Amino acid sequence: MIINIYKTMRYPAEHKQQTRERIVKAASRRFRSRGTEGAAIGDLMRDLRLTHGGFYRHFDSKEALVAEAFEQSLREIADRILGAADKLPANRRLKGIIDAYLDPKHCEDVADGCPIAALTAEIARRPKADREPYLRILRAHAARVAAYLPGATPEERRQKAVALLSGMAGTLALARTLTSDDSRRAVLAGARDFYLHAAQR
Amino acid sequence: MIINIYKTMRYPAEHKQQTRERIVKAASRRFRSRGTEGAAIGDLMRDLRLTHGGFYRHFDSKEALVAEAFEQSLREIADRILGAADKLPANRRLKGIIDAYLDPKHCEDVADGCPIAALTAEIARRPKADREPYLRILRAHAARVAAYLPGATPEERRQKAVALLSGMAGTLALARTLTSDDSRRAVLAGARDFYLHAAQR
DNA sequence: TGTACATCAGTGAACGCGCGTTCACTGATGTAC
DNA sequence: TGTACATCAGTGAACGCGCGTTCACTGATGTAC
Repeated sequence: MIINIYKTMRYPAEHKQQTRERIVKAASRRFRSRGTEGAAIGDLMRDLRLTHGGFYRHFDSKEALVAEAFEQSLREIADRILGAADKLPANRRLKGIIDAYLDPKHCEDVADGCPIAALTAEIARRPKADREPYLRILRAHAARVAAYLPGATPEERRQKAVALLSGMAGTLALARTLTSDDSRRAVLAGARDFYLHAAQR
Repeated sequence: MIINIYKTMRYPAEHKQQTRERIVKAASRRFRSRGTEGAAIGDLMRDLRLTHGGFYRHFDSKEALVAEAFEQSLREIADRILGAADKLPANRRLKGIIDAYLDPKHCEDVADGCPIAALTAEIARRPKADREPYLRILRAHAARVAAYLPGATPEERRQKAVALLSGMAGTLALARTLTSDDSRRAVLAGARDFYLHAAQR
């Protein structure tokens, strides 16, 4: 259906914007599951029934796409997890966030999971200037998470949020190296307990 | 000096073993600082004043080298940090480990730092069979760290060790994305406090 | 209203480059005789 | 003791492949006249 539209009518209004969004969405999944180096522009575009050349009508470079995909996927998972927490009574929200993040489902769904767990080490290797966009995104995310944490000062809550979210991301990444479901579940369960007590203090 | 020896005498006793060790050592540094995909065999061998073809006299594949380099670098940093902790009074050892791991120096020295922080996400993307060697290494490492942690049962200590080491690795990786020394220091300081209280419980 | 034209999303060949791995070869070695 | 030879660490060209990016081109569109 969609393909037919593209074949018969070349650019309906908003067509370009839609293509761009399709690229970002598909890219954010590929980057998380294969790493940014392991995900090729050509493969990505082919999945969308497009050719690689057209990519550069939408983005200046692959790196620009990586940054945008990172931002979108982090916002998406934060919306999902914090949104669900917001529906809980206030005193259960923090536990809800930690349990959802360290859930075996999240561990399994790399492509739809947290981009921090999947991509932080790669991003750290980029030149300083290229890292700036990610810092802005991470700062905003940390501020968002900080609102759910106890602490005497905003700065204390923010520091705790950074430790919590980066720590859980590290544990999730390690759990993903494990080959048996049992050991994954055990590691995730132990970590849920660990982080809940650490964050509540 | 060393180069002259190689030019005039082709294979003194133990020569091959020495070359192999030089490859592993140089590779473990390159993999940690550039990622395993970003570190090429050719560049690695050139740094050692060798040519790329000779590599396959020592290793079956690049992947075999990655596993060995990972193991060696993890053992090395554990020796360093746990070894220093062993010289402290028993009640200060855990703090010593956490402070050393989350030290700004460790954050800066990626090439000589913890391979978990640098390579976990990449390893998680490998096929299951290829991940087995890493699991053995990680299990041994977790058991080693567990000895420094409080906990009612060995299993509880082991789970806490996994949460602690994977969590600190995640925080270290995230700190490495930061571009200002001040924010790195602040994040690391906050995390030292966070993990010390979490681990001591 | 009808026609010429500029626009631009998308195409696909091509460029330049780098990578892991293979392989025929080199030449100093230790060993068999 | 001296000589022929198998060994094998290391060499460097070559193979096959994949990648990010560029660019001349296509063809439906909306617009200027």
